[in-house]
Amino acid sequence: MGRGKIEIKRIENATNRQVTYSKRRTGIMKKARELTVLCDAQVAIIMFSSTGKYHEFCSPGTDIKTIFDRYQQAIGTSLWNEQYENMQRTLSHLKDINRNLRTEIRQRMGEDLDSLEFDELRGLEQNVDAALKEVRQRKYHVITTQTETYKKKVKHSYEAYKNLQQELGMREDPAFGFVDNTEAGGGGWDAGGSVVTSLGGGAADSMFSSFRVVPSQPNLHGMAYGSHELRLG
Amino acid sequence: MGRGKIEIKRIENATNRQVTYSKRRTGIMKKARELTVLCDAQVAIIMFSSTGKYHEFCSPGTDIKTIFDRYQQAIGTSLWNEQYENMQRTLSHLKDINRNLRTEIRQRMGEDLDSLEFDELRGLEQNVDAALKEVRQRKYHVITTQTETYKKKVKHSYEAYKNLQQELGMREDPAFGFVDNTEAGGGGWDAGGSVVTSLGGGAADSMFSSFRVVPSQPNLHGMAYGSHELRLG
DNA sequence: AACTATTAATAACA
DNA sequence: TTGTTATTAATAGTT
Repeated sequence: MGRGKIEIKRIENATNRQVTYSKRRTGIMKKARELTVLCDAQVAIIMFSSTGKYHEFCSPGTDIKTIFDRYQQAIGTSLWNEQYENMQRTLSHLKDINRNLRTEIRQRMGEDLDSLEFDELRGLEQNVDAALKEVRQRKYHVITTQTETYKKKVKHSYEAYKNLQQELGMREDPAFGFVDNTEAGGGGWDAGGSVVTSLGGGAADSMFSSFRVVPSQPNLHGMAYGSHELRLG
Repeated sequence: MGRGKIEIKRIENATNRQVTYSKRRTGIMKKARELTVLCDAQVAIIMFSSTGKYHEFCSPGTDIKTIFDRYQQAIGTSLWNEQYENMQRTLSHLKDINRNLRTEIRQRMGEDLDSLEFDELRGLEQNVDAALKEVRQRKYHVITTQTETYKKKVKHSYEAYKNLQQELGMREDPAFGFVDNTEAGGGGWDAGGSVVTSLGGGAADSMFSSFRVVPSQPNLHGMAYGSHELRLG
């Protein structure tokens, strides 16, 4: 349908090929549009030229995704099944792992022990026992560190106070109107220091008694020590 | 291009519409094939007639999925983004949960405690302490139960032995050639029973000393008590 | 991009 | 359905 019949084979001249692509593409799009209207059909076309440019056609009133979903339904299998199923597998694998992790946690909390064999139970006991020692050690370490910090603060405060007092005494300037309420060498500050120091020893358990006391019920999810969000969506 | 010009609008006669659909569809497919060959292009077409029948065309040397993947890449966004991203979200959510569960387990094992506040640490200690008590209690319960079972077995065995012995004595049949190696009323069996009984008391810890001893290193993943597969795929 | 001689597609009909 | 054909539509080569 032109000035001469042509053989249907690749057009070697690149320019010619490009022109023909453009013209025939327009023709196909028009045909597709006509088919859509005349026959009440749904058509989706995707085209890539040899230069990589893409063009699409889609019947009005729908979209590529809809047509392809329908297509996949028609042929009875998702084209992206493989990827999709891979994800599904990964997902259920993760869920399995999560379930196992939760089981381990529950067993570490002393729940659901019925399913454990005796040697497993024994291993768990040893492990929890060791963990408890670690936690206690860490707790005492934190207490010690905090105590040291407080002691230093107290010491610095006291020295600052002493320096000020001394400076005041050296100036001997009554214009300051300073009321001397120190009884004996800054004893008040010292007393504060000694309180903290005493706590560094064995009374650590009650040091933070004003903190919220965590009930030792074995459900850790959402308990005070753990800030993790453990809910499954 | 027929016996008369037609207006491009829906063909009301269903038969006519079906015929036209069939003919024009063939035409488009042919055009698409020609475009593919002439211009070295890639074309994918999906069509649904008004009666629901589907037809497709795809350039040889490729397939619908490939063309659509390329198309999605070209427009820069996945058409199935919503589903895909939903799964991605679920996936990363699960991974988050997983990470948190692992963190909790590690902390319950006495690891990674640096990030815990003091009150969290205190809660953890209480919790692990309570768990340890639960585990110990369960362990002793298992030991007791097993001991009871053994005792019963021993008792039954002994009674069976006694019955056999008695039966043998009553028959007074030397044809059996039975060698009497019982010193005093089945004392051997009784001794065995008393050993087990003694273990029911306080020596429980050493009862299973021949079992594999689980090293109390704090990495539970793959340790003896837990048979969970915790690796992440 | 237009033009147009020619081929190709197809609407109506059989 | 499928085939035929008069007619319109598409387009190859040219300007």
